[in-house]
Amino acid sequence: MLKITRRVEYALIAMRHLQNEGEDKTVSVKEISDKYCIPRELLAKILQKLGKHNIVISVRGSSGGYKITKNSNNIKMTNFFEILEGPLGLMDCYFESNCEQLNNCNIRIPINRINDNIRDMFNKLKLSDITY
Amino acid sequence: MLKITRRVEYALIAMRHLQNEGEDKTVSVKEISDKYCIPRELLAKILQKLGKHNIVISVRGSSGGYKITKNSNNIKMTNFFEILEGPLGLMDCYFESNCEQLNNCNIRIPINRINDNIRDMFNKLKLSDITY
DNA sequence: TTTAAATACGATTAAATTAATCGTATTTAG
DNA sequence: CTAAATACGATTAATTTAATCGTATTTAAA
Repeated sequence: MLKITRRVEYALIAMRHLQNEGEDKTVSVKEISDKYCIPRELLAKILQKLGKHNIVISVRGSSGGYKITKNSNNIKMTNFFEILEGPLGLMDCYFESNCEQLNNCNIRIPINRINDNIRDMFNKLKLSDITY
Repeated sequence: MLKITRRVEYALIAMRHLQNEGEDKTVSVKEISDKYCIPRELLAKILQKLGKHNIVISVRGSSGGYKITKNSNNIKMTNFFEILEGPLGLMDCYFESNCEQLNNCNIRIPINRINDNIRDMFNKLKLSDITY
């Protein structure tokens, strides 16, 4: 329960690797996926998504790859998670309210409170707390 | 991401209901499952498990059901979650270490730190924070 | 200018997890 | 007795997550 997904796990591994390699080094997906035994295509997709959100810079063509951006380490973990997985919360009913039971659900408010706690916690955490 | 399961959701709904009914009132699974549109058999299983851990008292036979125990509200949310879902953590590798990649996993330590944060948070939360 | 090695990305398939149901036994108040 | 509960293992269904495939595009370098 409360597990992070492989997507997030792979993303964090890759980010830490890129971080270690430094801002200027371009690293290919192959290199990372080989080193950590991560399925190549999956990791590729993840980095593509991170690229779209400027967490990472993509370099196309031969000898291309990815490198970390200057301030990517400053991103809040909440944002990082949500880029990859969508809204972060214990239950879905806060985002899409097509739940039929909403009216007689008796735990909505307290769960919401816990939710806020979790978000607060991840708002305080930066990507650098994991990549350094 | 970081969603609670239906099992936990149903359990919380039931616990809150039992709480509202008071210590002495025996409530049947049927009553709860009807009221909140929860699959009966599923809820039954959940309450059975909670019963085994003395979070709830089961009364068998006709006019049987469940009632809440005196100190069940004092239970830590960590324990409550773990009764229903097993170890609470962002990754499995802290519980069963048959992960082949353990050696070259570069995020184990930082993830572990976050994990501790989450556990701390849920250790501070009591069941009563949800059922009242 | 051709080739090889990358990224880009939609579509599909596979695997794993979670949710729900079924069947049968047991208990107990009335 | 009987009806209405819980107990619980086994199975099936549904959903979610993970992985793969195919094809297009980009670009450095031979």
